[in-house]
Amino acid sequence: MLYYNIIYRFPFPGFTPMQQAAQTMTFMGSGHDHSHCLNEALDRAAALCTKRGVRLTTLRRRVLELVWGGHRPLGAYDILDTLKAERRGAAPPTVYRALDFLLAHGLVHRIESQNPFVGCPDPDKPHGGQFLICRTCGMAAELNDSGVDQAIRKSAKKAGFSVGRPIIEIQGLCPHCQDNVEGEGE
Amino acid sequence: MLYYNIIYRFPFPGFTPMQQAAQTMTFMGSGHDHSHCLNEALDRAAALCTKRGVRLTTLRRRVLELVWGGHRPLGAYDILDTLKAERRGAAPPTVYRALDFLLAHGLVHRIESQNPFVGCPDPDKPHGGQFLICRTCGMAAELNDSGVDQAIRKSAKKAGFSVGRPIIEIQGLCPHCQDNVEGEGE
DNA sequence: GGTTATAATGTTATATTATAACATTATCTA
DNA sequence: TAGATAATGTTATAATATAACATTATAACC
Ligand SMILES: [Zn+2]
Ligand SMILES: [Zn+2]
Ligand SMILES: [Zn+2]
Ligand SMILES: [Zn+2]
Repeated sequence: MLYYNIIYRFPFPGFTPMQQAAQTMTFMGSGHDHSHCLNEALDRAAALCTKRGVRLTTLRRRVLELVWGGHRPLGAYDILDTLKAERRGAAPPTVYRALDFLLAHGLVHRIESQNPFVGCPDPDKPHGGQFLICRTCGMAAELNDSGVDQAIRKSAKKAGFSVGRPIIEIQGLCPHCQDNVEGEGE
Repeated sequence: MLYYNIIYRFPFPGFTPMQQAAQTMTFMGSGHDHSHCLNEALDRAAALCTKRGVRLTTLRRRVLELVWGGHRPLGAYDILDTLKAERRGAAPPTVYRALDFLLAHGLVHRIESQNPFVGCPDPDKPHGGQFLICRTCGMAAELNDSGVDQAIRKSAKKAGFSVGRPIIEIQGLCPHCQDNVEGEGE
C-alpha cells in the first residue's frame, strides 16, 4: 500500500544497508521502476533549463542524478564522496555550487531541519517544500497540500506579511513505524 | 502599530548596530518594556521547571536570559562568546547542553532554516515553532495559528502520518520591508 | 575563425555549527 | 556521610558551508 507519491529515506544509524533497502522497498512499493522515474526527472530538468535559458551542465546534471538516485535525502558530503571518485579536484564548492543552482531552479529541496537534499518531483512551479519526516525510520515524503498552503497564506495575511517561501517540515511517525511502535514487538 | 506578539530580529549584515536597534524599536514598539517581558519569561521558566521537577540551573537560566534578551535569534556561538567572558572554561558543549535542555522543555526554539535560537513565549504547551521570517530585515515573529496547525493535521491524517512536531518557517517580507520595497526610495 | 566577455569550475583555505568522549564537580537520596 | 545521579568542565574532532582567487569552458560578437 502506497501512502505517498514520492518517498525518500534518510540513512538511519541503527539499520544495516540491507534493512535500509528493505524498508525503502516497503515504502516505494516493490514494483517501483526507479530508473524510469529518475530518467523522467532528468528529462524534466533538462527541458526546464532550456526553457529558462540556463545551463544544466554535466556537473549539475550529475549532482541532480545523485540526489534523485538515492531514494533518500543525501548530504552534500555524501554527494562529494561520489564525485571525488569521478572527477579530479572535486571539493565542497563543487557540490555546493551545483546544489545552489538546483535549489535556485526548484529542482531540489533542502530539508532544513536535517541538512540533506532531495529532488523535487514538481520543479515547474516554485514552492517551499512540504515534508513529512518520520522520526523513527527517517523516511521523508514531499506533500503539496493546498489546504496547508492556504492556511499559511491566510495567517500571514492577517499579520500583513507577504509570503515568499513557506517551509513545512512535519516530524512524526510514518504509518509503518506507528504499527511497529504500537505492536511493540517484532 | 504592532503587527506581532513577539518580535525577534536576525543580525542583518548591511545594517549598523544603530540601524538594527532602530528597526528593532520599530517592530517592538517604542513603549516596549523589554526587561519586564524578559523577567516574566524567566519566572515562567522557573515555575515550569519546578512543576516538572527539573533544574533550571544558573547556566541554563543564563543561556535562556541571553536568548530572550537579545530581541533577536541568537547563534550558539554568540551565546558562547558572552559566556566565555563570564565563566572560565565555557566551550561549545556548555552552550549546546544548555540549549538542548531548553529545547527539550520548549523554552526556546531553533530556527531550523537559519540555525539560531529564540525564546518561546508560551512554553507550557509544547509545540513546533511557527515563524514569519523577513528575508530583507531578518525579523522573525512567532505565530501560533490554529488554522495552520489544523490544516497540517488534516493533511497528515490523509497520509496516515502521525504528527509530532510541525516546523513552520515562512520566509517572505514583513510589512515594513514591503513598504520600503514598493516605495523603492528612502 | 578569432576576440572578448561571461559563466562555470578548480583550488586552497577557512568559517560556522555541532558532537564525542572522558574527567570533574555539584546535587540529591538514603 | 556515602553512594548514586545529574550537571558541567575539558579536549578534541566531526559535519556543514563559504570566501577568495585562479583557471577553464562557453557564449556572443565581429
Ligand atoms: Zn518540491
Ligand atoms: Zn517510519
Ligand atoms: Zn513557541
Ligand atoms: Zn523586514
